[in-house]
Amino acid sequence: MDFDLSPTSNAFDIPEIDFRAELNDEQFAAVTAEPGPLLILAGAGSGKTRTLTYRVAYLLSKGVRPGEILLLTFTNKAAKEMLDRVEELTAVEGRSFWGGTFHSIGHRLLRMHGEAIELPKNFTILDAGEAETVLKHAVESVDSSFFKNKTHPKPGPLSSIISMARNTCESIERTILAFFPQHHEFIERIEGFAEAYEKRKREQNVVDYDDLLVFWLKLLETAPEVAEHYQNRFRHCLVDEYQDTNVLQAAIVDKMAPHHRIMAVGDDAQCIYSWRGANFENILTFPDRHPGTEILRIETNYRSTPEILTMANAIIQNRTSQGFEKELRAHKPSSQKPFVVQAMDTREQAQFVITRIRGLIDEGRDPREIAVLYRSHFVALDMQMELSRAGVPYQITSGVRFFEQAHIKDLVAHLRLVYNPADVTAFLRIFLLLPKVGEKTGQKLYDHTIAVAKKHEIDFIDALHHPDTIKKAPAAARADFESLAISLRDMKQIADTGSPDEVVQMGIDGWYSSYLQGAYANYSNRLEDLNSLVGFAARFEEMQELIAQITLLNSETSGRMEDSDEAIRLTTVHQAKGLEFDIVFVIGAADGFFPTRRSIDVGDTEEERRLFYVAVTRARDELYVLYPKMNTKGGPSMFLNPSRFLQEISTDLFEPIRIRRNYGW
DNA sequence: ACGCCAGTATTTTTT
DNA sequence: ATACTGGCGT
Repeated sequence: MDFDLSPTSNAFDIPEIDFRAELNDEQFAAVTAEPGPLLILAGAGSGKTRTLTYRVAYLLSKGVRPGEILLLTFTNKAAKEMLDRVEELTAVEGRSFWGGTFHSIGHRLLRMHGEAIELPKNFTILDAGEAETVLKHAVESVDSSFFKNKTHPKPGPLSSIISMARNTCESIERTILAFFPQHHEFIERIEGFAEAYEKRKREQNVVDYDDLLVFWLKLLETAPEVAEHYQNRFRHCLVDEYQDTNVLQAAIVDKMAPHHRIMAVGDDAQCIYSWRGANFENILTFPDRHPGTEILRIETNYRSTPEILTMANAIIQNRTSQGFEKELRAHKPSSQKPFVVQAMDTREQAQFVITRIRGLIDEGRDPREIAVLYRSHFVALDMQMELSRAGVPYQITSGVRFFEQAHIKDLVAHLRLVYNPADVTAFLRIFLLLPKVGEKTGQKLYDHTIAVAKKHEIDFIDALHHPDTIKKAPAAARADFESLAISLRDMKQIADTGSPDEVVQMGIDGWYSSYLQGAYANYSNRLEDLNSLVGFAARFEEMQELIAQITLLNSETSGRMEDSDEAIRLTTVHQAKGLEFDIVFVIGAADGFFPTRRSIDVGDTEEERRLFYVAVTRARDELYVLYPKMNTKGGPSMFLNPSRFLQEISTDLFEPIRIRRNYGW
């Protein structure tokens, strides 16, 4: 036994748990395995989360303290779910653990130890869009006419290239040759852009998402005393969804746990994030990097009917690159086959879903247990329209997200500027709202303000409402400028003494609310959103923490829908990962939509296959896969074929349905 | 040179 | 629904 306890610790006080009785053999073996490198291959629906949660409980029961466990997940939702379930099981509060997404843990460490790599502690985080804007400016500073040429890559693609390079720990050159060969002629220039981009971020004291990981690794590599501290502290490291880690994340895990007490849980068949550098090679090579790895499989599926699993297995067995062999074994009794529904067009597809949903609800099904899944957001558009028209309540967890809405971001920009005056991006975001202030004028105003601050030796925020600054604003903007400057000053004053929610409230009550009123017809809705932000802010003691969480938690969905208990769910397959539903409709399963046109053109649909597999395995009892025969959107109508993933498998595995005009059964 | 407006295109997936 | 473009006005 290697659960050696430090002399001072004693077994953590948790409720008695009968691990043997509450877990099946496979799960039990994983939960109670000796510490050391552990690779748990957990198929869809096999109780992966359950296994991880019980593992944590098991470690606690062996005397490991919560603070000694590091729990890394891929999404915020997974992190929350995990910590909630641990708390439920052990009564140990979720926040006693270091648990969260890679990005949030990286953020936490950098906030604490950033100085070791010359990162000031009040840095702010850019979201993807802002990062792109900063990159765009950086590119223009190097080559002002680069984007004038239509054949040159735009900021979006440039950002993807740089991000991909960083997440795979590869050079720009190799990244472009491997993933973006169409841009090979720009290799040298893009290398220069990447450097300029890094420099600009430093100047503004901001970091992008990738930095949270890159700097984390850098911190471990360049600050041995910090690295050692955490290596000693986290005696157990658990990683969820390991197949979706990229090279950078795998390197971080390896560096955090040189003691090899890592439990990696995953399923190579469910790797669906390779566009972000995820590489399921990581999971395949885990045993090589961690000598003595014990590999355990959990393959009994408690979720789905045998018929659904047979179809899922068939889909994944057609993959070209074999990973770990796997075959899900059904636990449930036999039931009906999945349905494959051909609709004439997307409208008919939506009609079918609605009719069936009504039937299910009449049968007494819980609407929350019904989900409509799709490959891409825009596929859901018709569905949304038809649902609204039919009066079927739905909750959509994709599309415009709460923290991504313009007014939320505007207000957050206020906060960012108050706490980090070097954050030009935040400055521009707000000041471009003023009349007659565009990109150029905005930058000028910023520079003037800096000059005024220097000259009078005052703070940036105070320099904003200095007469010397105000008189530089365009005449049409002057009144607004002054009012905004005063708001920011008030916010800063509160910030010194008050709590984050008070600062947020001050921001809402200031210039911004008058702007909001003029700018948007649905002013009161937006104001409501902002007020709910005050409540959110009250949960934080540190403003830096609040701002960071808003940026990192951008998947939280709009607040208004939350109370609709009776709503069915609409989500992308990506967002449905880790979730399960009694009844699942997969819509838009036509070649060109799922798999996407893009993946077909590139000639690699394997990731799409895994995604399809994820979609199918979300269903417990009933599965409907639908596709429209005709595409009426975007240009001339075109005939569509069913998804190749359906065509490849035996027609015995599903029940084809042709829709009758009255939508009857 | 700069900002504004209106019309047009445009959507993978997430931290 | 939002982002971008091109042309117009200041």
